[in-house]
Amino acid sequence: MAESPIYFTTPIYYVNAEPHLGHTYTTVVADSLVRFWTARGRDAFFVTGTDEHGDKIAQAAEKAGVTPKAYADRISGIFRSTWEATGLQPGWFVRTTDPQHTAFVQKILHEIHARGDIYFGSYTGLYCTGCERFYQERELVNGVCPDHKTAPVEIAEENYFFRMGAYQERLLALIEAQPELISPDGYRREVLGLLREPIGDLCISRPKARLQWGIELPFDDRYVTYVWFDALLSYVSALHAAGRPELWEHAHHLIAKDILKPHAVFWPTMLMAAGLPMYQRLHVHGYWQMNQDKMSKSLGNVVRPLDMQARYGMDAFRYYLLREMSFGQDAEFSEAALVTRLNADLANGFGNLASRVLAMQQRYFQGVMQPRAPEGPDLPLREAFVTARRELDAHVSQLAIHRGLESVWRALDHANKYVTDTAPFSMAKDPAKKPRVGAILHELCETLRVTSQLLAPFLPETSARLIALLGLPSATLTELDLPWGTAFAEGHRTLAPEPLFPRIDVVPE
RNA sequence: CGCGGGGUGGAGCAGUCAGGCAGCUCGCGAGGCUCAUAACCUCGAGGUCGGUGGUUCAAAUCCACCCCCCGCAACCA
Repeated sequence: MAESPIYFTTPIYYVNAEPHLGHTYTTVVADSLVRFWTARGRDAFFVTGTDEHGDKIAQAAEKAGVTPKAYADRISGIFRSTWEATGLQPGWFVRTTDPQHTAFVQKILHEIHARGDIYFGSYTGLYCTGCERFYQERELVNGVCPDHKTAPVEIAEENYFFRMGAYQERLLALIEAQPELISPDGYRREVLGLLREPIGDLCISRPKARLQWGIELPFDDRYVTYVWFDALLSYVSALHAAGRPELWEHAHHLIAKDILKPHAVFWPTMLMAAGLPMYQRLHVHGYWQMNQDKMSKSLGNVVRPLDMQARYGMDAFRYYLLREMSFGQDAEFSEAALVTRLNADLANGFGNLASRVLAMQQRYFQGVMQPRAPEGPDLPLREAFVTARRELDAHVSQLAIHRGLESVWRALDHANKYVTDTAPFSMAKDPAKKPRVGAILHELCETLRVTSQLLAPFLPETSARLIALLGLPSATLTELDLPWGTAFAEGHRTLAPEPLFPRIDVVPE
């Protein structure tokens, strides 16, 4: 392929919580984009995984009476099995406790240290002995620790620091020279704002006296590294583990806005210090806002992907997430809105079209495909799908997946209108018009086939089912990009319809 | 002047970067069709695109100022 490979990452998820809506959204986007580019003939790959070190995990494990490793194994396993069960297919699942990752982090730390960009210094802060952690001024409630209600003491601690500030000018110049590096543009401006102030250096260690659950510094065994040097490097280490190190220079990171700073400031300066190529793009999305009233009743305010899958089907859940959120903006999550989308777009718009077409094909021709004879409205129908494909590609390339889906649905609307306008169900009563009826249904079967292919990255299960109902091999979905009108050989048979998306008539509370 | 996001018919939103008849879903009213998942199609009511001023042949879109709402501010996507 002429086009370069493309490598997507989700954040690696912290194992202090089980998979929720936010994790699922980013992972669904990554999965869909990989399927999309793969379908366009591009070498596409995505990595997700779990971030397992640190204070909170050590504490949670202690509370649960297990070792940190055992605790992390359990939650990490839940992430992995959840993605597997929901059909999200990362090319690699990285864990920060993987020996390969640990070794990679130590190698990079060693190199940066040897180059003089990591130094030993003193850190002064407000420390709560109960929590065994430092507090920021603003985190305190009336000057005391919110947990222990005691005043923290100011202590100095010796630690290692990364000379992040030394790379500030280079980073600023980079972002100004490559406006597309961080998108949407609002987040780029936010980063430029951050860079107007001195960014300072970054504390990257914790003494083992306070924290053992981490990766030991290769140059001082009294310390472990803390958070970002560990987590961010997983984006690269995962590729080494997966045997695809060459993909690094094609990296596109998908993140939510809360971790913008680490990804837009810490990470690029770390890459510069490590002498690694810069990532291609940082794509920042917004939050799903919850309406507490609605969610708290049935779900305890947590949206679990497996629950959504069980209740509505994974494709409907995927569709809702992709269609409802404008990437970069916040969106509101509600099951009522999900049901509306499911009924209006999936059941009535798409599913019903498949039902009526396959039913007529069955009723009038026992499923046997009739020859085409394009005339009048047939050409505009095909054009509608050509346009849909062009718009879908343009929008998805810019991560405007919601607009891409909207384009496909415009074509589906056209197809439903085509059925009404050409009225094959009326003509079928006149034997002389049977050939035209067959030709119309042939065009409509093509719309279903093309729709399956266009939507396969976003609705993989449904697309596969529809291709099967059309009597086509599953390879059609991914490998055969056939010109319109050539997919169905003479004598081809389609199957009887079955609902792709049952309507949901009970609106959730 | 901390940073960012938002304010578009009854509800929820897209469209703003690359200015050109104001679009989608739901809801409401009327009609059509009967192949289909009580689905589909047509027509209609409903908006001075938060406000004011400016640029332009042309502004929801660009510029300036103002009003209101919401997040964030070192580890929840």
